[in-house]
Amino acid sequence: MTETRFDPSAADGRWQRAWDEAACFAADSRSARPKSYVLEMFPYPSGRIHIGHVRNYTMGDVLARYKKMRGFEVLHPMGWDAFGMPAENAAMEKGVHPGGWTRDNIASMKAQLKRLGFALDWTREFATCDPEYYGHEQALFIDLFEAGLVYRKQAQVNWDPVDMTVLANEQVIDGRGWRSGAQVEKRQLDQWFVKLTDFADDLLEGLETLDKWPEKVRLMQENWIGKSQGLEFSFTLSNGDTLPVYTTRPDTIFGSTFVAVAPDHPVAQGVAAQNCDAAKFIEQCKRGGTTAAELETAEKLGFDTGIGARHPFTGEQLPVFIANFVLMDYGTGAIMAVPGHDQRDFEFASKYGLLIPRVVAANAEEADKPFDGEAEPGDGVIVNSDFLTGMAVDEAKAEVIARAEADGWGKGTTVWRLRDWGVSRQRYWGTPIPFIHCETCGVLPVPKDQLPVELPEDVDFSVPGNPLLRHPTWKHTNCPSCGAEAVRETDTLDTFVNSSWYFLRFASQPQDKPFDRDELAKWLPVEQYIGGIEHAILHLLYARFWTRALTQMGQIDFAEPFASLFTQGMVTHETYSQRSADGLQDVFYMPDEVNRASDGATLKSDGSPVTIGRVIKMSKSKKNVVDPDAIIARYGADAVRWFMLSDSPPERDLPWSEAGIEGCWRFVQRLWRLFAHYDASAKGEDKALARKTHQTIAAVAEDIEALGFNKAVARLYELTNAVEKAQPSSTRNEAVRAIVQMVAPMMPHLAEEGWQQLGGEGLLAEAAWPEVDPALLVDDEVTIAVQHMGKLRDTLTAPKGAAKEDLEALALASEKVQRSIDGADIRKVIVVPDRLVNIVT
RNA sequence: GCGGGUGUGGCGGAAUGGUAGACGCCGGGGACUUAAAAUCCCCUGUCCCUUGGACGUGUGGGUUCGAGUCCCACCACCCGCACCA
Repeated sequence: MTETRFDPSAADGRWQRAWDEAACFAADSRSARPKSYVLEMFPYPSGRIHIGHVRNYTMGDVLARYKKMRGFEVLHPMGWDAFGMPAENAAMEKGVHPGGWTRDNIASMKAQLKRLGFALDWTREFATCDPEYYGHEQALFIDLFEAGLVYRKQAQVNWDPVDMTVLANEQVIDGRGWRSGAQVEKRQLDQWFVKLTDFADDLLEGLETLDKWPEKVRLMQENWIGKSQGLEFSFTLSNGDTLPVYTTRPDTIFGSTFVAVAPDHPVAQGVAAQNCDAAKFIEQCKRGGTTAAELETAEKLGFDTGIGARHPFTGEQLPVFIANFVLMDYGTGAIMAVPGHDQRDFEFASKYGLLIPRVVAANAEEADKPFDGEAEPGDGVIVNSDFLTGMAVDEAKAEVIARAEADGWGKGTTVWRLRDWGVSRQRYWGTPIPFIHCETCGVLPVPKDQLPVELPEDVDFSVPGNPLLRHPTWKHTNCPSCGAEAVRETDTLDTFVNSSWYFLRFASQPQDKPFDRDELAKWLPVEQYIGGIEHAILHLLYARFWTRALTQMGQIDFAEPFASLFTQGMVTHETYSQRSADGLQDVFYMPDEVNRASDGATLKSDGSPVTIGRVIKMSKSKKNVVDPDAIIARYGADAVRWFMLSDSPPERDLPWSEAGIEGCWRFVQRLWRLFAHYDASAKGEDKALARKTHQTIAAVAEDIEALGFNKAVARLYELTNAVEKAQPSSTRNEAVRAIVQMVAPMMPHLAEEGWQQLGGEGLLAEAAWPEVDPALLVDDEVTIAVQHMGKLRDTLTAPKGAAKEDLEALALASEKVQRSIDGADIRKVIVVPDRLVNIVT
């Protein structure tokens, strides 16, 4: 017979059409089957998918297809996080409309995703820029407003002068806009805020229930919420003012030797107004670096204001400093400094020659032990502290708070790092905030029957700033209350609002409301959510908030949207560069501009040697990117999918390599030949292969459910190797059928071809996972390791479940073991049934 | 600086306290071929002269009959960060 090859360029499209025609992946809310909601973070339609998307969606797809094979009704939707700045940037740069640009991008990315054969329910597809979607979002925003969870305030905001927009605190990185990189300015503007802090405790406590989230992500959220408990009290200053401070260590109050305020604290500003040295010092503080690492290594600096602060217990006058290490926006912007038990205070006191008394010690005997060059922030017993002496730290904290409250000069306080979520954006391409400003009636929500408030199509991007503000007619309307002329809100919502509830709309999309409560109850929570670690805090926290808010308003019945979260690693690639002619910089080359051999690389154009750099995240600037389309065109969807699953554990980075994808391609063809040579008439049994097959089925299922795709892949290689070595038999045929079924979630096109070849009925996409025979999961013979003093000396074969005495006798009979023992006295023999025998002499 | 993570062949990585290196890639040898591609077979941690043995999971200790795995101390790299009082 002529040797044929699997031709993905023909097969991929054929099966994709077959799945479409059979509507295999449309989720049915009325199905009686158990449900499974598998979701990958929806993409921003930048125009091209990148290899990271391919990895993300392949993982979700394997899970979705597998769950379907296991009898679940699977919801696996896809849509587009379609609002945001790149569309406006494109509008400005290329003179295209953001909407048109976005729609074009969606069309091309959708085609790319289709070519990968993902089992997606495209009937539920939507883009967040669809007026239908953002209209419902406007209704929800109004609901939140009416529930008291949305408010306006004059606030100092981070103004990005390049993007002409306001940024959330979380979106300012090192004083620069997280997207534009421009130096952020401070401005006062009327802003819309969502009361994230109302749910601070709830969001924190909820983390404990998320036992299927990565520990790392829970910790990041916990730190972000930043709950701390302590004492807030006021010092009476020598100039007659009072200075509120916050401390988490009221137990160390007797160890406080100075007070420090932030450079932008009113007290500091007051001093600076009269003292130009103080003003200069404050200016100097502002020039310092702002990153954590810079601040950590920066020298602690202070300015003595000459003001005294009266210690609430001792009555002593403590000097008040302006200090560069105190932050205005945390607590009260002022601290009682305890140099003995806080490292920053210690460094500061050491520099300025202030006293460093000990008030906490390991035990009472060490009450006057000198410090060893650093503060001791730890636990212990209170010393040198009047009525607190002898108490444990926690006891002393409670005692000081109790006394402060009884005497009325302070109170126990919980301080949160978490702030409310500023959602206003002075930008066109977003959800219009559905409010109307009336001179007499104030700020009113747009009546719901007038939603959606749609974006105007005719907008001008030739100048920066918000086109909605400049539009000649759009903002002019009438007050819904008094009917007088009024103006629309021209701010739009942060795109994180769009992604805070899209997973609900996927599950239920009635026309007249955002979602149907009963239908949501069927699908939610998302059983498996998969995405990048970069969304560990913001998106996931906002989405958690949003579902809680909806629960509080009685619209849904669950608090946590994502039962299980998985954060996948990045796809990386080595870099190729040459030194530029002037020797000053590196010139990078794309992987397809380079010939990569095992011992080096050369440039295709002129054969000159190329430096192979480290394996790092794919980025345009380093040109170490591969184009999914080119790879799919060359190797087909299945080889690419297989590569995405092979070798590297999914939570780790995956190094892309040409050799690796070649290996996947060879395996695709190996399987194809296995299927092509299938002989249905083969007879006979092969007990060992039957065991191997059933053990593999059980193990692969376990691996997929734990998202251990690399291990599932390895097991499938093993079984394939065993099958290829086996003689024809009905057992072998059973193994081949099992392979077809097992690779179906991973390489669905090839698997369909194989299924057809083997005479399977209907589409494999609709078929079941192979059954496991539990009797075949255990071997009847086992290999026993024989050790002498813990070192392997021999192995022997014994029946499964053999008696300890028999194993011991067998082990001692081994010539190799006897040689090793060499006549020494046997003190002990350890026998682990079915595993090993260890002889101790 | 703090928090988290990771260290296993040339590379990606497997190993409920029980035969370290499964599986894949790279590499070497061979078969087939006029030749190549494709495919198939064998070898492939290091060292020693072999049968065979010694060493070997970042480093140093410890627990154990037995440690990649558990404990203590350290080192390196990666990621995150907010000097959080």
